Amino acid sequence: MSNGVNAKDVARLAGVSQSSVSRVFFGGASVSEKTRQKVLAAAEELGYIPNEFARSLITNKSKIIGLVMKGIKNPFYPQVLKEFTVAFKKLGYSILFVHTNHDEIQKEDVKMLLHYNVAGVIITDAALSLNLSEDFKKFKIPLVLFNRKVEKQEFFSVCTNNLEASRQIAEFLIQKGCTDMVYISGDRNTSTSLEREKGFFEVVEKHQLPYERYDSDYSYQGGYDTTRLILKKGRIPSAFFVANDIMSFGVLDALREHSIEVPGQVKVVGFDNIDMASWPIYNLTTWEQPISEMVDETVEYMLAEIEEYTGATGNVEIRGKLIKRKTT
Amino acid sequence: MSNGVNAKDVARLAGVSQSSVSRVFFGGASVSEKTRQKVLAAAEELGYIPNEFARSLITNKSKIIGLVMKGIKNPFYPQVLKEFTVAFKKLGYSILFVHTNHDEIQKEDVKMLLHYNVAGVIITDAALSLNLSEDFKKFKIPLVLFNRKVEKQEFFSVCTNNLEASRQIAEFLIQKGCTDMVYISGDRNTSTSLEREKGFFEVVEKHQLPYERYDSDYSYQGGYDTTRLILKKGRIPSAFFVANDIMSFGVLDALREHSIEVPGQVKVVGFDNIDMASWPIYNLTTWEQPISEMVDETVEYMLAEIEEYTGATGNVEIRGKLIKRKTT
DNA sequence: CTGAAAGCGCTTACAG
DNA sequence: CTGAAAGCGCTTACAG
Repeated sequence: MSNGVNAKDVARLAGVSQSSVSRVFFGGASVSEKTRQKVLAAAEELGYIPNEFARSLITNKSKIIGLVMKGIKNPFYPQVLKEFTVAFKKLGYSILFVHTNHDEIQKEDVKMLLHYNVAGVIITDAALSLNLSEDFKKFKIPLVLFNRKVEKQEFFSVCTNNLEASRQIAEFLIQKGCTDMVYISGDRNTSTSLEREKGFFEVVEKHQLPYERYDSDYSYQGGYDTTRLILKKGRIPSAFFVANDIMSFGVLDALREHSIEVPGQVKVVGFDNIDMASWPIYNLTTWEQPISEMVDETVEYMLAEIEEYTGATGNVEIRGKLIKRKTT
Repeated sequence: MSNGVNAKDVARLAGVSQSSVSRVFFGGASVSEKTRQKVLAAAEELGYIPNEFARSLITNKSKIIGLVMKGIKNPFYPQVLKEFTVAFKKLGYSILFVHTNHDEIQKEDVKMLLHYNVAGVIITDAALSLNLSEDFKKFKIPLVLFNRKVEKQEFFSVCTNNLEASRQIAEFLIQKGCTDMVYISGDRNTSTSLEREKGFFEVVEKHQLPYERYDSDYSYQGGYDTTRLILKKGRIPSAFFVANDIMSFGVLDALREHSIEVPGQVKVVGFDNIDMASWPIYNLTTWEQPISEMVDETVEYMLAEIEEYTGATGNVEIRGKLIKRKTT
């Protein structure tokens, strides 16, 4: 008896058929104004709420979007979660949240999503195997990689223009007089870190300047430890380009501990422009990822694919911009 | 046709009835080992996935927990979200994530949850009206307020021992020689902020020491602005007790900007013990909220109520502990 | 242990 | 525009 009252009850009270009740609530069907009023009044009186399960069962479409997320500790992602939730809610969709510990999501991570016959799936901060993606293709479930992409364009992905961004960051630092630069990478099996590295070094090489790469992991601790390691060697580069903001904070804190002046002795540029980047203590120069636009683009694709599945792939890039603050 | 293959297909291939297929997958029923094997083999071959909607429709129970969250910008909450997701997943439950902008959640926030006939609802960082809670009661949906409670115990709530915590914090600061203290509150319509205030001042008063309260909003900016305001008055208290960590960082940054030494001139104590509290730049003394235990307690209640609804109310408090770091 | 059948609450051709 | 009926994919008494 679901939550007590069903369409039949409403129909009885309104003196119409169950079909009419359904037509009023499902929309798109023709109902006389008189019937509509009777039904709505009866529904109001009884506190009728259509059962979404029954609806999904018969339409074979759910109004649930699966959102798979790994890096919840990076404030960038909660923000993304929030924006997706708000955007989809307006469209009548709910978010089924899945947390994964895996860089490449596993069958077990998405099993539930298939059980619920989700309308679409968004994966952030993680990749997935072609193998697993077959399941989605088979069931015609649209899929978007958010802030990740895959070499061969087997998926639809939405990112910021990482390559161009890191090129601009390099140009900017060089113009500021930096000659000796370090890139601190995120997880090197993520497309975002690799692209940022590529664009950055491309320009640095073009200018025939020395550079070095240190591998880290997108975490505060990673940025902090890596910087201490570098300083231990007695080496102070003229600039750090760091693969995300949260690592940059670790870098800045390590520099502060060694009383190295920023931006006097070293300049630091991050990536993401999370809220904390504007905190006075950090005041970090960084690349703004336009989350809202990236979300909008994702939602638009999703909706189109839900409407009519094509399985279209491709990498969409949304232009971000350099936010200049006090670390450069 | 859901995701292509249903129980009937499996039954046909396995040479058994659909009922048997159901018995194998739903569990709790007696099936011969031979039948089970035949069914599992057929299911494997066809890639059968039971349709959760049909299941929920007939059992009138969903395996979905609604999680309503407001303060996603405070890193405490993403952590809570993650732990709930992991804990419930182990039990076969999925998380339907709802974001609200309201201090007191609204009908529209939870409408979807009723549509999906959720097995239970957890509300974090927000309150709800008695009015709205009637809906949950009516549908016998168990409800937990997480990290919030309501005066008259109309709900089941899980918190840390805020009152005792803030008393201990006061004792600790007094013992450290602080004589003139300030409490920076969070939103004053939240039980957590009020309890922390109450316990703290209770002890301070007992010692007949002067104190002052400044109202803020649980945000970094709030802590920062409030502290600047206080300093502008030319006043430097001997300690700040701040209603949460993220505000404490604002406090510390404002103090740093004014070159006020911590803990030399002023001591600062936060609340939550989020990851950032241990960052070397902050190294904040704070009260650890035992998230995992709070989550476990919530899950346990939920499960019991799902099993057999009683609508039991009450406030459960989980002991946290003082984490002493460099700001005291 | 197993199968045939009813039924969960809906949507949607089909007639009228 | 409207109603009667079929059916979505399951679970679960009911018989055997």
